[in-house]
Amino acid sequence: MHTAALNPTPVLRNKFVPAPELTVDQFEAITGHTGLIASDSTYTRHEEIFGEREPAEYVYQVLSGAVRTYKMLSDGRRQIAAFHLPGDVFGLESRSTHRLTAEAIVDTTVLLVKRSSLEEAAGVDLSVARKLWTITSGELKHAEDHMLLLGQKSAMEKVATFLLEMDGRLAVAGMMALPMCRRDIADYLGLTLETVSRALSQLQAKGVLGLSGARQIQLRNRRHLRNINA
Amino acid sequence: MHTAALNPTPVLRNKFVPAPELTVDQFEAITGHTGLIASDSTYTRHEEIFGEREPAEYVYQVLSGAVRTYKMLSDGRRQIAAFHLPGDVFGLESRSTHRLTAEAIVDTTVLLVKRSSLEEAAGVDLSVARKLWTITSGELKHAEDHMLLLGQKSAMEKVATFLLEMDGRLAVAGMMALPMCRRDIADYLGLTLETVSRALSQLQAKGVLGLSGARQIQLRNRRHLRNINA
DNA sequence: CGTAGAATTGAACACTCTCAATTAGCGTGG
DNA sequence: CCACGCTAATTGAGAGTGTTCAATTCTACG
Repeated sequence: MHTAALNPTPVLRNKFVPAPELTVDQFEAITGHTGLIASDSTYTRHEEIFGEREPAEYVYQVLSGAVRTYKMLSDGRRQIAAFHLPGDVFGLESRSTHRLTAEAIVDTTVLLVKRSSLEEAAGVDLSVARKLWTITSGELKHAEDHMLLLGQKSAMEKVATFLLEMDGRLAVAGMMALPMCRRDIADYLGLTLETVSRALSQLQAKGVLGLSGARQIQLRNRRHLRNINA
Repeated sequence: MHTAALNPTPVLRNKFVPAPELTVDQFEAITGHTGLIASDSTYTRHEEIFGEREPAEYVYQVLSGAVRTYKMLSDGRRQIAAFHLPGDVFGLESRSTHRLTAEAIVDTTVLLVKRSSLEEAAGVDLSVARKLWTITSGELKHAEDHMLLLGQKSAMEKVATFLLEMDGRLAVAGMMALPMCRRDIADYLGLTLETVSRALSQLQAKGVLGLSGARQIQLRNRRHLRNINA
């Protein structure tokens, strides 16, 4: 659970910048108010940003790259709670410690703001307080949808839902470049990587999607994917 | 999706009041500030309190009884996100519509506060705004823990976790009276009711717990239950 | 090119589900 | 108060989805 998160390194090599552009609005989620002190930081592939139970000193926003947040059992089983793509805020806590571990999936740059300064701003500007609540509420909505997936959906339904989610979040010109490996997807969906792979192969065989390498996916029949979900 | 939630009926017959006392602190979660307009309402067993996608007019706090909040797929599969017991707040949304359906599990009385008046209070009193965020954040923490359970744990591990959770929330004198049936437990844990029943039987055979009827459970070996969870 | 990690594919197994029958519990009415 | 009837819960047997283990194949990158 040791981390370099609180000691940002000035490395800068983004080999993987797959995602759509950030809107001004999203940036303002954190920075738009009362000139908060924000700085950039870069993490290399697989580097830990913060660990579970660590004090929550900063709030983060992905600028480029991708981040996974997860919980782990003592024997190594891992549940990824969310993937955070450019524009997404993560690491926001109302209590003083992180409930999840966050790691860069690929080389990633983030914007970070001191939690204390955010709390301060929320004390002055009501819209900041409101924004913090709204962000947490959005995460809760995602978690609730994901519980439905984890508890009730079949393997194929899970994969279909995942594809549609990612399509909505990082499709550029009908193509998406997944930043995460099969094991990440599996740990997000509560499956094994073999099962994920089999589901994708089946969908490709049916012409529902096209694979250009394992990570480049083109959805050819979104309707079919939506129909899979009961 | 029709509901009587917004038209509180003055029925009053609590046949089932199993849970521990409320602390003043918990009540004040909603009522403690600036004399918010709060009223009571009663729901009978299995009555819907609000439905998914309905406008969120009220925020609720359980006074007695128990409530389940859930999402459903079109074919009837249901994922219960949480059980709400006396003292618990539910139905709090930062947006204007409910994301889940809420139903009384047994005859239940709730305290309800208009969302608009809460929003108003949050605009004046910063500690109210903070409290709203904290409540949502607490729900998020629960959801994250539950995703780990749903995605990674075995049937026996799920049941063990459930028993410890309920033990902590509604044990009185080492005994707990579950308000929910096996199917509710199953839909909460992402299992079938038969699997839940089998796990409980196994635990009883091992002397880990004692059943007095299906709903009255005494934990005899909490350590064993904790060890089940990797 | 050559290597190492990532992904695919196959076959056998296991855990949980499904279907079915039985038993227990509880409210209702005779 | 007991008998009845309905729902809930337990238990069993068999089937199926997803896992596990293992062997290739692919691909990204030095």
